[in-house]
Amino acid sequence: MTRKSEDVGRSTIRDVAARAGVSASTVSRVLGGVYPVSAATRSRVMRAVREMDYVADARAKAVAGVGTPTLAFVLEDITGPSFAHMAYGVEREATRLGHLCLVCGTEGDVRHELEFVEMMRAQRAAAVILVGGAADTAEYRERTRRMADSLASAGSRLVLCGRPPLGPDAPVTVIEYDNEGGAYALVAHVLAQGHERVLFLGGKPDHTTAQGRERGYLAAHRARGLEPDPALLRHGDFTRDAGHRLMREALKEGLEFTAVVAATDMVAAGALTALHEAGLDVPGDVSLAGYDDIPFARDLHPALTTVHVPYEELGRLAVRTALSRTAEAPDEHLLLGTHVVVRDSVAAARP
Amino acid sequence: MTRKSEDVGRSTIRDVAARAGVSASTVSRVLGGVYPVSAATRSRVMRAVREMDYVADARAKAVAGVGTPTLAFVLEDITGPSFAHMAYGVEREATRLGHLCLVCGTEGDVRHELEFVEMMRAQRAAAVILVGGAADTAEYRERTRRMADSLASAGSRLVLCGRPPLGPDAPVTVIEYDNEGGAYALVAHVLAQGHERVLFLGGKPDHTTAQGRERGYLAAHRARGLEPDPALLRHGDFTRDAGHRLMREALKEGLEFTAVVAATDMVAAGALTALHEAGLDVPGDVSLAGYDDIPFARDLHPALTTVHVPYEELGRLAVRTALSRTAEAPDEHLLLGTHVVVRDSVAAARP
DNA sequence: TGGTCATCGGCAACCGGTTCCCATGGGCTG
DNA sequence: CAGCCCATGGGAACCGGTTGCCGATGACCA
Repeated sequence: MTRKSEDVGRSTIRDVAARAGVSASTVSRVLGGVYPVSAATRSRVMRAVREMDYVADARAKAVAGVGTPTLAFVLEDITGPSFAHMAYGVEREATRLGHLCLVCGTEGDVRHELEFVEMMRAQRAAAVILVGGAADTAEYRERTRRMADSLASAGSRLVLCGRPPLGPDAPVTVIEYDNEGGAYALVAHVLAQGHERVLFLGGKPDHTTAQGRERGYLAAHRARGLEPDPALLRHGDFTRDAGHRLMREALKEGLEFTAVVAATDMVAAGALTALHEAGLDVPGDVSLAGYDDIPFARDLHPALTTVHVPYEELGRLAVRTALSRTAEAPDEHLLLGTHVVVRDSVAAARP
Repeated sequence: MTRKSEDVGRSTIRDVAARAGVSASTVSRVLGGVYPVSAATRSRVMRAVREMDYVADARAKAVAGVGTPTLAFVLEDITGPSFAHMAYGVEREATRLGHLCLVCGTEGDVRHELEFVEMMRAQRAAAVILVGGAADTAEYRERTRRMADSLASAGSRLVLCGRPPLGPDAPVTVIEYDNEGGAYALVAHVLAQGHERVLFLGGKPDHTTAQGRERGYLAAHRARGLEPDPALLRHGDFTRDAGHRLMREALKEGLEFTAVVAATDMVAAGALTALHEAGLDVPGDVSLAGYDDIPFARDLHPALTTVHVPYEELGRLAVRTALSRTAEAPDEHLLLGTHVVVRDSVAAARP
């Protein structure tokens, strides 16, 4: 009744040893599997283990140096389709490589991010993966740099996934995808259809993801000798609601354009609804394109022309490169390619 | 050079103590915060901590009984919008209550699920939340029952979230949402528009989620004195592709119907695209309704009439009830309500 | 029958923390 | 000035495991 081990049912290796009539070391060795133990002893121990439904405490094993490694994953909001796919890739690859996977949503709050990274340092996580663009300020670089150093000094590794890279000598693994190139190809496709006034919609203006896509937008124009009207760049954030609101405002103001390139498919979805609400036909009256190729892009009406980003692969690569990195190997910096997916939402401009 | 603590930079509390010229206990107490320590000693210790960038090993703390509690979250695929929202709720609430949040995707494989639960038992997770419907077989009940017992004996708790409940005396917390009631209300709404042949589309036939929704479909018919044609029930799974395929097949076979109720919004999205491809107008020719109210439902064209399920709240409740449960409190079983969201995809049947 | 050796299992140290218990010393009071 | 008390910090046991090292036991062979 008062026996400690009976209280919660949580039994220790010594309880098992007592029941099997052996020492704790023997139990450990039976469970470990490699050390030679006689068949009789082994079966006595296994019986006790089964009867008590014993499982060794993973934290204690970790302290002793034989724990399950852990990997952490930080993002703003797991609800966004593209981030969810990255999360999927990360989680799959982590468990494939025998790692546990911790998640944290920051809601965009830098303090949460710092706190969580500190916790992961304490947890001795093998790697911490930071996901999603950010404003590339001096403060960002310094802060992130500090995280990288402190993680490195605790033996774990910082991975930036779709996030602005730091200076050349920071102990960081960076995996990016080509925002500028994708946007360039997409906008070139739109311009090739004869559109001349193309609205660029959404995305936080200081966010590197949006900036890269915007650069591609501008570069594609300039490659055709066009200089886009600054009034055609409209910033907000990456949500469906921002797309909806921005598009309504643009229509209300009577802004002239024949095509819209949205910063993300989510933004495009909101914009599409706003266009429909205004009685406009897509792509008859206005062409529309997105970015990310989220699964739903196919089911919008018309099916959305967009840029495919290999989000799942991005996540998988992030964990693979982070974990395979040896102490001597150089810090990696990968840039994944993207490609345009042509569907039905972009048509030739009317003469 | 050969000093152990210099090797990786991972410094222990004794290293800090040595540098500060105090004992390990004192460092522990300074960091702990409550025990009285003189200002001079404290600042010496804090300095050493800062200089070495020391963080106490969380696993060791856990072994000593003062660790950060952990909570685990198991789902089939984090990519689905509704599960992603639940995951969001779980993660938010977990970190709000100071818990770490472990994630595992099973890809529907029961063995992965079992393995992961075993790991969580070893990790001494405070709770393990199993998400998503399942086939309610005897094998399911026995297997889940065993998980519940073994988790309980290790001091943690099993939570079933949108999953078939077990017998009355299993040590389990169950949080469900009302599939039957929601489907009843939705189908009643469709029938009230004058539709008589309503196609029910998608959902694994032995899956309790689909079954509940199907029961609602049938009950709503019977409440109006109708007995639906069995040919109007078409099973598949919960994906967009299933919706697309099933709808195409139904159209190709020339099946007669004037409205479609899909098992989920994802299925509805696929079905909608198939209807559009067939040149049919929604809701002019065919009415369509979904289930789940995922964010994208608004941006389909026409905007999808559907049933709102409070997924995020479901996740939050799951962790809250699981963690607040005391040893004496009875096992809880919550059933959350749902409500129909009327948008534009259901119209009156043509006479 | 006795010696040698491989096999097997226990003791104790260790992983990195926390905390109980006690010794010391300084300040305050009588 | 002596005595008492309390603030402070150290030593050691403990959390629940693993593992190096060594001794005992039994088998096998000469």
